[in-house]
Amino acid sequence: MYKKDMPTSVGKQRAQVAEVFHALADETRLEILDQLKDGERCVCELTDALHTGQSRLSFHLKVLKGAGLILDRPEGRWTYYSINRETLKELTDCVASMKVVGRSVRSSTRC
Amino acid sequence: MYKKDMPTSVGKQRAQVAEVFHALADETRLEILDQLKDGERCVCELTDALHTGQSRLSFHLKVLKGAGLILDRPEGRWTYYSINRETLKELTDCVASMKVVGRSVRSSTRC
DNA sequence: CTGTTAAATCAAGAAATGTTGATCTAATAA
DNA sequence: TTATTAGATCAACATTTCTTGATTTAACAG
Repeated sequence: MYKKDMPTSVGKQRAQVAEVFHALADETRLEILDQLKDGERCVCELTDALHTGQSRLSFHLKVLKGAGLILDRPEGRWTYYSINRETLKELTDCVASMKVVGRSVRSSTRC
Repeated sequence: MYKKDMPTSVGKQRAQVAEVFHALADETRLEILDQLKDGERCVCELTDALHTGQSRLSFHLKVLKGAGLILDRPEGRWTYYSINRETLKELTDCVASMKVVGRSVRSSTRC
């Protein structure tokens, strides 16, 4: 049965969506994703490319990973990061669902 | 002529993109957008729907407007807010452009 | 005019985020 | 074993963002 409003699950969903958007709301993290566009990269390659400290980068990678936007593949001493296509697909659907349904009809009568 | 890296313009673009994502990185603001999906709403309608204070809502509306995600239409004593389809379209393109180009090929040789 | 109302703005405090350098851990090389 | 190195984590501090209640502005209504 369909429910008009299910606070918990809807809330959880919204929190997750907000987490993904938050991960994208930072120039450094957008640059990281840009670097990962043409294949996986290890942290040292990214520090070189972004001209930044290892600790700082590690922090941002953690945020992106927490949001599910990137995947890590540890290999010996190194860790390779890559874009998580699945989350990006979900994000596309999410943005699509934000689009106005009707024609911005003034349905309000309250004011 | 195409330039590999144009720090200023690319940086500006990235800052704007980050601003839009930041505006979306909040549950309250996502809920506002959800309310606006089926047409424009004035602030008092939104305060009722979200069960929150006027000042708080005004703050979030300003963030959304600053990012270009919503438009306002003042009419007498009231202000009607609506979704800005254009920014949403740009956002779709932006997310699409994040997608991996190749097949996540391991092109790195540095590590 | 005076009173009321919608909504923006402000100021102060609280909470969340980001930065930096230091430390820790695990893998590897000598 | 000891020394290195990649990368995660921690602690302290700085910065940003959010919340709250009070104030302000402008549009009406009486």
